[in-house]
Amino acid sequence: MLATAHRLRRHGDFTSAVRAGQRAGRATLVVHLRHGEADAPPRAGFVVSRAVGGAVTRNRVRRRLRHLVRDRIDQLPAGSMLVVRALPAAATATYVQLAEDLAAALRSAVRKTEAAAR
RNA sequence: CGAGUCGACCGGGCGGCCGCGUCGACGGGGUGUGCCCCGUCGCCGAGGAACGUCCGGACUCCGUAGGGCAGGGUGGUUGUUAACGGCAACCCGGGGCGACCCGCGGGAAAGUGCCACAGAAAACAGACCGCCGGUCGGCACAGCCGGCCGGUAAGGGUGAAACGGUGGAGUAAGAGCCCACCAGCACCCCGGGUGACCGGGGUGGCUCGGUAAACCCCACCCGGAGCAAGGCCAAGAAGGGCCGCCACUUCGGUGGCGGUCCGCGCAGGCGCUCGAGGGCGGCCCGUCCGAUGCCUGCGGGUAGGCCGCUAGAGCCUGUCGGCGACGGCAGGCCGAGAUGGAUGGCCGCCCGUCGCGUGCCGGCAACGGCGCGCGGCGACAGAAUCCGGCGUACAGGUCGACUCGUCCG
RNA sequence: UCGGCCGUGGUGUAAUUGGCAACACUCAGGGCUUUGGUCCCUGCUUUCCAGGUUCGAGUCCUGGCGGCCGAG
Repeated sequence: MLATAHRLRRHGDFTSAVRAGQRAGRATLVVHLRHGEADAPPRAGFVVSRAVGGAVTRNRVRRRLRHLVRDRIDQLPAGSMLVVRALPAAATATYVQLAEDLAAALRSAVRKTEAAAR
């Protein structure tokens, strides 16, 4: 589990991040990134639906994503809200594939967010 | 050695780097003195099915749970258990040479319904083709054919199923009409068993279809809801939450209208023991609650945290009782409690197994054994209040008991 | 946690108390037509699966599998 300060914990946080944030997709996942208060720490949450697989598969996907996000959480702008949504392809993807997709999607989302802020 | 039956169990191991959760200790910081945050260390941290949610309970609330009807469930017997639709042993029926396996296994002489097609007839009696007797008529007259009346149910064919079976006696033809044996039914007696039931004997009518996973009858059981149960605290007298529609929008939202929800407020009405109203899953009886109440209308909240929350019908070992399920006693152990949801991520080695290549050994050969290298695969599946079962999914493996067949001693 | 509904040709639906699995559209093949359309003929089913009751099961019973919906 991520530290409480780095987690999205309310349903409203998820919906606002997904609706208002910049979206960037890859084969295995989609990320939503939204700017927030500058003095708050960056926060992240995960969405892994039943379409991905059974409980065991969903747990594995979420744990891998969590470990990947943990290494990158400090590189995110302060106060940003991140939601990582797993797609069905994530069930069969390797750890390396997931890492590449997440890094690429995050780069794209950050670029869009900075462009929108200007 | 081969084929098979039953039961019990395991369900990857070791290590490295980086992480997470509960609890405890220590240190630091904050504070409303309840506690909270950060760091370090330590203990523990998914399953045999955690699954499906098919039963049964614990627990909590509602508040009485009384009777009848209705409804639902169970269905051999005796046990076992907190309880069960589970389990054990036994009985009965069926299958297997056998170890053993399978069975929603009460009642069809309480009643009702149904049994398509075929067939004369499908449930209680009857008679289509037949067989036999009488009578009438016809003819080519020891006889044959047809009509009518009567007797009969042996033979025929249909069907899943046809009113006991075989043989004899008997008759005009026949028939449990009678006889012998057999099958089966009811009742009685004796013996065994707690019982389901089993064994033996006798009597009787002579024979009785199936279906209750059709209605139904009988016996027994069932109050309702479920941890989002439920409890405590905080916030809140504010135009709030949710849903739908419309308008505007920088697409994030904002505004309007309507509906709905609610410990509250306002107004009106009813009522305060001659009682409004309500509860008892549905109906009736009956019974209980009830005045800080109830009904209607208008205005109109909250939904955040903590507890419940993990020590229990608990697990292991030994021993005693019991065929067994299980129970008694003694000793020891503590084994997850998350809340957008921890129990992990990456890598290496080993192990098992399969494939390919290769070396050695055996063999004429197919091939087998041992070793090395590379590669693939290693299942089903993730706690959400807890427990006892059932059902279902599952790579591979271990142990024990037993049966049958073959060979050797 | 609790409750409800459904599963039949490729698709959408029928099938009285248990008794011949039916209809429409689509698709494939053939015929008709110069070609296409129309029309005609033929074909396409383990009634989700496995057991059971029954002479006989899409229907009744039991257990699974899959899908959909609802409540707090």
